[in-house]
Amino acid sequence: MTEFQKSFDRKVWQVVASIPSGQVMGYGEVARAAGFPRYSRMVSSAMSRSPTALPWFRVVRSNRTLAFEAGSENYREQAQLLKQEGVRFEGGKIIEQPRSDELDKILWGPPADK
DNA sequence: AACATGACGTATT
DNA sequence: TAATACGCCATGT
Repeated sequence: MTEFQKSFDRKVWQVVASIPSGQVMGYGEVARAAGFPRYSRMVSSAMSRSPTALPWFRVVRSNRTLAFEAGSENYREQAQLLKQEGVRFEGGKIIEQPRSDELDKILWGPPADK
């Protein structure tokens, strides 16, 4: 483990842990919220190292599909966990649902304007 | 140093 | 809408 990974993972996990139940974030969104824009691929690495207690299943692709191979064991587990908290699917894609204000804050931070 | 890899994202066809 | 091409960037070899 490099020092970079340790600090990066820490920030990323912190963001993921704050995603409200029933809501999802994209890898790129998590990266940006953690202060590392363009690090979507690094987020996936951090997820593979994430502690099981983390709601890792709330992180999905930007196109609202799951990142695992369709039909794989991991895919089914993630889909089940999400459905379990009310996330709806249609043809392998998560049905768009309104983002909570809470999630918006995670993404953009407290409103700096106005 | 060079190349492959990955739970990705965006632009272009 | 779907498939491809590129861009991205730390890591492992």
